[in-house]
Amino acid sequence: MIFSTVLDIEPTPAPTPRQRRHEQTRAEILDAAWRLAEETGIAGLSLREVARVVGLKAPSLYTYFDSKDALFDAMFAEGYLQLGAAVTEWTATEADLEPADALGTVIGSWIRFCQHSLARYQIMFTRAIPGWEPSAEAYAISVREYQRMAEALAAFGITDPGDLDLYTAVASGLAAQQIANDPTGDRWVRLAPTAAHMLFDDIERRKR
Amino acid sequence: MIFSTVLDIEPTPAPTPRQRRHEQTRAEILDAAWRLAEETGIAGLSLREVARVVGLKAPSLYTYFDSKDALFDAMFAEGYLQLGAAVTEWTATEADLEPADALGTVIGSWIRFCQHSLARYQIMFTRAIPGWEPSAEAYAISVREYQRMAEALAAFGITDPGDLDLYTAVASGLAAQQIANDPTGDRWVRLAPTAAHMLFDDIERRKR
DNA sequence: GTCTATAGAATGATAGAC
DNA sequence: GTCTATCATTCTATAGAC
Repeated sequence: MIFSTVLDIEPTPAPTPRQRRHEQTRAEILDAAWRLAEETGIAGLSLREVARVVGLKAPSLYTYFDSKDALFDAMFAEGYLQLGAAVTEWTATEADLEPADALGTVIGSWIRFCQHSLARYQIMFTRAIPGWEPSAEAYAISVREYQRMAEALAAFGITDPGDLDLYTAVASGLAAQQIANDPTGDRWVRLAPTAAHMLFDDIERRKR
Repeated sequence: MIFSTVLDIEPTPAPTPRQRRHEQTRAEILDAAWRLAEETGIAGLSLREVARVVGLKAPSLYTYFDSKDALFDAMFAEGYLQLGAAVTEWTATEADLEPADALGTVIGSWIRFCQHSLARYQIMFTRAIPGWEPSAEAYAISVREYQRMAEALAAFGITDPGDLDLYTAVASGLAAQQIANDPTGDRWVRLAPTAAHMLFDDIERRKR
């Protein structure tokens, strides 16, 4: 899925071949940026390197992105759109489970989502890039996708703001530990069911 | 407390005045580095800026640190030594509380510790510096201080490795959310007692 | 759209005088 | 120990030819 068409709200007119090529190159640049950021960390990303991987010279990137910050912006937004798509998928596949067990699979999937790309995790959830923060437009996308996730959690009885904060802390903490201390393993993924039951039971108990 | 004397294992001979001045300047450099990293993020730290704050020129820093990485190493080790000292303090002041309540104060203090310095948090717990990782010596200090923390948690019945991993996930998750989303407030600090009881009760229940 | 050339700035680090 | 001078590199970004 191509970033800038996703952002369009008005019905898009059929793209010309020129526009198609433009979007495709843009997508290739983004893809190269993700792969490089995976190796160097998001803060170590270099436009020259991105250009080299795509087979362009650095100045040519400016045809597709106004600045390095704009590239970061596109990556940030893309990460949150991927999260939204993943949440939709998770909540569709928990049909016949007990709520606490279903929450366990959601948390496990969440950890895997974070683990899948260190660069994506860094740009979405940490402040790893000195001097950069998302633009208002990109930030709005993150807020929207967060809300979507919050709505999905309501199905598990997690509606109280404090409970939501507790949930995000537990889920993000599991992911952070997994990434920092066992980046290729499942040491904290395995704890997802236990954590889910612990959270679920505690919330239920406090409701009574 | 001055860093390099802490690292000495052999009984230290009385320092000459020259050595004292050297250690003092070294400490001033570290202090300046912390303050600057607080503003720019640890990854944005610049040796020229550090030198400027201390009142030296950049090359003079190399009398006190062999390289920028060595400065990072000293900051990393200092952070873990501060954590060790803080843990000792926390565990000494929980005398007359119920275990679950005492655990709540420990978690709250932990979040405050992380919140107190973003730079310290970044260098200790995230991989925010592209291309840098702690030396073997500095890493050994972090392992030792972690073990000290693990021993302190045994007093709360947290001894099972999985329970320890769950604890670190919850505690670090609360801190991460606090820093990322409410850096100057207490939105997740307030959840520390709830989280502590949730953890404590769950661990106790699973033991039976 | 892509390129070469380059501006302009910052960085970590070293050589060598004092 | 501290300095000046400088190296060598890297970086984002722009100007302008093609």
